[in-house]
Amino acid sequence: MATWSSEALTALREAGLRQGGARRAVVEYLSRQDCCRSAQEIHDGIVSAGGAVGVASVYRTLETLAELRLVQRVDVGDGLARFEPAREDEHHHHHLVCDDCGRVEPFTDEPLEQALERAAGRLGYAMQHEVVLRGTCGDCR
Amino acid sequence: MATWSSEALTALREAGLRQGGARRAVVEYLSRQDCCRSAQEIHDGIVSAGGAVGVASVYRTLETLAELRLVQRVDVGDGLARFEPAREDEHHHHHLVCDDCGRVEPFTDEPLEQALERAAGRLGYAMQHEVVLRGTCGDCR
DNA sequence: CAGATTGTTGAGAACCAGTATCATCTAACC
DNA sequence: GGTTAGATGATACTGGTTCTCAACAATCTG
Repeated sequence: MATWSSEALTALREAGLRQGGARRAVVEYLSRQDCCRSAQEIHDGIVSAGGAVGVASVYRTLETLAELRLVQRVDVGDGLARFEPAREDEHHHHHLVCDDCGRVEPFTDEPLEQALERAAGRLGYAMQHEVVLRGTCGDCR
Repeated sequence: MATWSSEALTALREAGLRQGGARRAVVEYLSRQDCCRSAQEIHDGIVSAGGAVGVASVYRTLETLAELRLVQRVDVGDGLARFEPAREDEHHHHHLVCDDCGRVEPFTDEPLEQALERAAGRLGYAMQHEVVLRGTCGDCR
């Protein structure tokens, strides 16, 4: 079983795309994250690690990866676009957002997942889905 | 059983807020919608119907209404904030987003709703939730 | 391996949804 | 009707995201 990063790089090649420094850097950075990151965080993370990528390339790469279904776009309503690797099954999760501090954390719930599968099937619609639960996190309570 | 608009206006008054032209126009416009609308759409809708509201007032009113839990903010990941009346039970729904044309349409699914309730309870977390399913809509297929 | 080709990259400008400012207006209270 | 604090709207501003374009480099070819 290949890692997500090698899988992503292979998929890029198969799509007829080249592997420039920016794409490699973004894929490598994302593969080390366990939950979603904003484009700025990704950019800063790469730069502060000694990399040299432009913001534009980060956005372009994320868009490309999203089109290939290699990353999942996550929107929690704070005006930032976040992205995370679209891994198979075991890493699949959804998000809790704290209305007070804005913190985003992942959660999983198997029954919910099954209900989603069935709903999507019934509607003949979705391959990707996103669930956002809002409330007050432990720290803020 | 009161309509959503009169309910919303009452809630505004009870919160010690006045009912200016802008607030009334936004509430009235929203009450006639069956699914979410962006702030721009709301503004344009009111203006093209002969109303005279500033964009700033639309945003301010939406924020106020959201704080009072009278409107639900919906984020489908296209960089626009959408809003819809937060009605009780029967009108509660989630959203399907077409990856091709970007169209947003509502759907309901009772089993999914129950799974959400249980998941939220287990996590001790959420009062509000939002589900977005992505795929290709009938027209684009 | 050098050279050609063409997709990729990065800096900076442009764009645009959303927010802040502030002078004017008006809803609510007397 | 007069007063006053909250509401409104035109406009300037902010910051995330996208566009532009010249320089660059991944891949292919000979």
